[in-house]
Amino acid sequence: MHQKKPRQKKPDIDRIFHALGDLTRRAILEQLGHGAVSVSKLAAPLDITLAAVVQHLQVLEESGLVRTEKLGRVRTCQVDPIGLAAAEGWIRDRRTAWDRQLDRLEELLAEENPEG
Amino acid sequence: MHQKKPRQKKPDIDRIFHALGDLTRRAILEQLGHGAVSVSKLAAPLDITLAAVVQHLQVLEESGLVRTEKLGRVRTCQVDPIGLAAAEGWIRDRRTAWDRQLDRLEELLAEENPEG
DNA sequence: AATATAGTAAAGTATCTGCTTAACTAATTA
DNA sequence: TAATTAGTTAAGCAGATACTTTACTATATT
Repeated sequence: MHQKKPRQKKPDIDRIFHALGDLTRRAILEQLGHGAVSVSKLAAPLDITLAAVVQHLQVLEESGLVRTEKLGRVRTCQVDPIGLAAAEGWIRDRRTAWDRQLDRLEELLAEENPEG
Repeated sequence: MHQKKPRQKKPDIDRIFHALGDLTRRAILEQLGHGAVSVSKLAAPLDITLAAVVQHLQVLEESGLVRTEKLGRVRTCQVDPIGLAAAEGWIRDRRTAWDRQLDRLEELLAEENPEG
């Protein structure tokens, strides 16, 4: 009774940020934002080989940022928002930590200097 | 009259995500979330050389994620939230693109299948 | 059946990255 | 002033990374 769902693939922050660290992979994610597409349509505007695109897709899929499915001979790719949400969450946590820090500083200043 | 402020360093998405792609650099950012610290305090828990930490800090500073200032012989480091906000924004854009896509899909399904 | 299309897999390679060591400068402290 | 502390810089290196080419499989089209 320690796990409600057999989570399909828990987002791995390390792999996610590593995947996001590459310009081409981010370009792929941007394209996928407009809708699910096949591997070769993904490759068309990218100025690298199909083989290279497939390698990037492997990284993206292993990180959980993208899900793909093969029907017949065409593999269709789409963004998995869970992964993106995880990355966004990590950053937001850092930002709120920074905000808390700022608040604390303001408190200290207010204590030291009670009336402007 | 085409620029209000001489922006000190416009956030560069490419450098930012590259910087975030490294585990050690993210650990540095997490530590900086608790407050501004010196280079050697930053290095203490990191199990790598001071020199290596300095190199990571260079990457973080060039990306705009961190700002540092040297007073006497000690350099103090702190998060620059602008950079983090830029990264968070990029991700949010991708997610909302995905959401729009999902909405469009729901509309299509609703049209094809008007009443359950 | 022959050809074209969509993708995969493996091997090789040039470049990038994260790290170390070592030698150095500048600011404290004893 | 001598020793310590905090950080910097450069050189070098092992392993990772983003590609390429080539050869291949499976599905679709003619």
